[in-house]
Amino acid sequence: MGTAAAPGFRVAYMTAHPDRLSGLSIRGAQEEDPPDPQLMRLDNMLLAEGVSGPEKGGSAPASGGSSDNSIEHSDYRAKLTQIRQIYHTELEKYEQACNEFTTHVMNLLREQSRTRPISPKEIERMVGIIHRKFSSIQMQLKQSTCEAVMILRSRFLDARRKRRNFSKQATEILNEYFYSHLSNPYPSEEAKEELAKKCSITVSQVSNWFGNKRIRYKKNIGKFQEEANLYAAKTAVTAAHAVAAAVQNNQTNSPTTPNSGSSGSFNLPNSGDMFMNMQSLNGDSYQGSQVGANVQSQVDTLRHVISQTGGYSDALGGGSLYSPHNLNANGGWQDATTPSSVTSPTEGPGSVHSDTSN
DNA sequence: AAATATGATTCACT
DNA sequence: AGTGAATCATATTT
Repeated sequence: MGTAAAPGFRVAYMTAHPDRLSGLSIRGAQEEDPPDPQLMRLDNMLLAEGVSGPEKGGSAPASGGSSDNSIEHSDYRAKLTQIRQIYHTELEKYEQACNEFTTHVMNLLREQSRTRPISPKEIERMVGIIHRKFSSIQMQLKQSTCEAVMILRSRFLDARRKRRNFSKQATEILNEYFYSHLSNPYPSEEAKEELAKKCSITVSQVSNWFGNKRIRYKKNIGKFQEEANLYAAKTAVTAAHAVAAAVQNNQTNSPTTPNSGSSGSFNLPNSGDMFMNMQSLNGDSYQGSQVGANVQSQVDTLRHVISQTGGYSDALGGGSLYSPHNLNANGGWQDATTPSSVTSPTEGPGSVHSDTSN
């Protein structure tokens, strides 16, 4: 019973409270049906996993869909059938033994009944005891089977165990988005879908990627500098293009954004440094009402490049490390509640009070 | 083989 | 629900 269960899988099925209720009336139960929720759960699980269900039918047991796991799934099912075989044979064995033992005891009692009177109640009681014993054994069997199935599941169904790196292309796309939205790298649901589509991965994978990226980027920005510069430079050209276009004809037509061809729809709820970016770029009042979001997405990369050229070439702030973006020391992006504003050393005198009039 | 990178999961928090 | 942090388990690099 060692069952050093595979890590990362918690057995929620058996919380080990065998039986504390003593007032059980066993007479009705002729096979095995004490109203024990524990056993019910085990049974349910075994059924759900296709262990105790019908013989290996054609179709997969449950979870409609999920047809993509093909090769590895067969391996999984092979082991599952193995478990099921063991389970069934054991179960049968127990049942048989139970019956044999019961008849044996009955015979003994009958034999004794010649010498002394034995009430039928007594017989019934004996049978009940025997059945209880054996059903507890069955329960153990079911429990260990459940464990085996769980281990098997964790072995095969845990996606961590068959991790594959995304394609180079996919990471390109994701990184492009990340570094061009560095001031607010939280893609909306739609954006996630878009990215997922482009990268041919799922939306949750996109979410995972951004979650990992965010925290790892924040963890040590230094390691990601190169990458950031790379992607910033990569998109700088197009960004400059777009921004220039937007500034030039700030009245007619829409800024043809290269990426995200269709509807832009990256809504930026509150980008605190947006105004500053705008100002530093445009110099004067520019109301990016309609182009706001699109331009903003580019501004990040532009700013990165700008701050880089500014900070790198002549060590503006003394320290070579420039804090690339508004990651305030305390937390980071997430809705900087602290009104301490953006403390970016690279940008000289802050005091940016853009025209508050909308 | 050790170190690092990376995708996924879990848990707590909000 | 969505996220940050810690962690796991595998891939890749060194």
